[in-house]
Amino acid sequence: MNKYRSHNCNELRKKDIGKNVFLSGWINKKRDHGNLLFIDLRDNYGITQCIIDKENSNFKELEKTQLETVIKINGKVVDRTKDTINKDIETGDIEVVIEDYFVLGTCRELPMPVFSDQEYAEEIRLKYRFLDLRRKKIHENIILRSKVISFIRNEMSKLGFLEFQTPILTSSSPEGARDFLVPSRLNPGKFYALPQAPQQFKQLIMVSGFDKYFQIAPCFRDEDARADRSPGEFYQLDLEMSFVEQEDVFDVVEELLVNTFKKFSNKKLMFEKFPKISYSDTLLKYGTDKPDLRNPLIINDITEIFSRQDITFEIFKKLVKSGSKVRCIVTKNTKDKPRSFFDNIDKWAKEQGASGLAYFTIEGDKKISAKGPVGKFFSEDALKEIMKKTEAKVGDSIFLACSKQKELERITSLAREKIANDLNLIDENIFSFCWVVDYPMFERDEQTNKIEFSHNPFSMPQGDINKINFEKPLDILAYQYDIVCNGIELSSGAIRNHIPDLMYKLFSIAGYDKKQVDTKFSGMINALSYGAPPHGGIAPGIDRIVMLLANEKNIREVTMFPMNQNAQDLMMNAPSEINEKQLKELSLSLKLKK
RNA sequence: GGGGGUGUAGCUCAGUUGGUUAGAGCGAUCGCCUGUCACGCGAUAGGUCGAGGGUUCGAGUCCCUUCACUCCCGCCA
Repeated sequence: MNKYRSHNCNELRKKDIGKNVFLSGWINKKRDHGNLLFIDLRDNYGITQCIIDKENSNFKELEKTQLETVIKINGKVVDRTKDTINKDIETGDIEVVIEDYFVLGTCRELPMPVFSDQEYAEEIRLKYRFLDLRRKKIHENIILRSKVISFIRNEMSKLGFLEFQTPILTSSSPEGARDFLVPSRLNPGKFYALPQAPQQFKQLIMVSGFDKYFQIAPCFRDEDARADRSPGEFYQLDLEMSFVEQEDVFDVVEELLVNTFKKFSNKKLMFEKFPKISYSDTLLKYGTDKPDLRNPLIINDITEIFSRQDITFEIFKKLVKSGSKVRCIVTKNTKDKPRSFFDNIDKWAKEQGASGLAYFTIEGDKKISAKGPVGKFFSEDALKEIMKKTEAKVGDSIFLACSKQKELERITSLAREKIANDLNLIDENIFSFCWVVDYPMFERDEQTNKIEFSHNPFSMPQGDINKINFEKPLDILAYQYDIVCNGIELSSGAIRNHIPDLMYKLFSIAGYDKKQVDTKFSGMINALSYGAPPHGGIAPGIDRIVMLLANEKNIREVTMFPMNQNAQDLMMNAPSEINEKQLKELSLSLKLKK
């Protein structure tokens, strides 16, 4: 029999009344009535109320024991009278009368309370993460994470995927994010890099003939943090399949995500077959490549209408002539909204660095007119054309922004979110997945004016590879895709380019000659020339999936031991200085910036 | 690298127009209390108001600098 407990703290029920038991756990809470003391004993599984009175010789000592001390108690399970039953805990029908107790782990005065629903500064939570993790909500988040990962592993196995580990010490890749580097002792002056993703390895696994691979893979990127982005490391469900087209990857991922989200959340799925939106469409209709489809508002481009003579909105017309565009958002049946509703949005837009959002409301039975500060600039015919183009009706309002395309996308995307929130149009009880597809292979860097890969240089260009027009590289689309859920980018993937000649050609467009490709991607390009199967895959972010399922806005709420924004682990004191001997072994010397 | 927010007791926070000895709840310590489940009641201790400088007769409060945390932009194939 176990030395510490006969039952856990969520096990005892009415049927156990009369049993002598022993329990171990943390003192979650004490309620001291002077001659009668209640102790809520907590472990991973739950809480059991234990009770002792002054007749017991242990009473005085136990009364003084600190919260969060780990104790073992011996006692008898007894019934509770009807009026003292606690429905909030699963063991609430019974309690344990303490006969004897032992301290297993003492506890100093706590730097932060464990039993409390209050929010605390993250600094203290991260420093005492082991205390923070005892707290109910985050404890449950971490358990959820574990269960989600187990479930995914199981599903992937059922789908015929094999799990493989890939190296953590690998080589630095020239593309992509900043690498974490590890100096090599045996190869002075040379460095390993931690993998930003097992991208090349998983392709090599396909070339090696394993057909379907997955891994819950740690990924390391030395980039700045965000609320939904841990500094340093995160996990992806990395997967890759041979002899597949885009649709085959979609089928697997849709089945997996639908099953996972149905199992771990009560929220509804807006689509079980995820809609596909092209990259160019999503930028136009939603202003972003991660659209939140719960939001019904859609952006329309009405630039052309501004060339009409009967629109006298000269500021916009002038901007349009110099290359700006006009886009608008229609809000349904907002004619009775107070002036302040519109002005607040305009004011908000100015705070976001835009020149503001013009607006008007469409009115009239027979004669259509526009009410609002800029309404007078639009003739009836012009309004009718706008209504036709945007499907706006009488009683709807239209918010207009005018600017150069990139800035316009930014502000309309933000405005779409802001207006939807103000009008309460977003259903928080829905998960809305979609695919963003047809990414361009290349894009032009605005600063350098150079042609660059827009996403992954290993992606396969679309269409008949013998008919690709390399003269117009910006028109080449790739079999490159993202999954977005509720406006959060969950993953991106691609059908890979497994044809070496085509790869050299594409790299040459981005300014890499054959020799450079051979050096920088030697493993890959070499492997592809020895019989590579067509293959493709994707890598959904585990942390973000759990974040959505746990209904958290911050990735640290689903990460057991996260670093802070400055990429420091306040509990372990990482990163830390190393001593001279270590530096010497690695042939390193420090040259710190002042 | 840039912009916003926050920083007052161990924790969560209040602190008015610059004005006496900086407060509350939780926690800690001590005392009272035998049916609570956020138990209740009373008392005590606990403060470099993030740090430095300035304005002022007087600064938690105003100004400047700086640090920490956080959110965002850049960055993240």
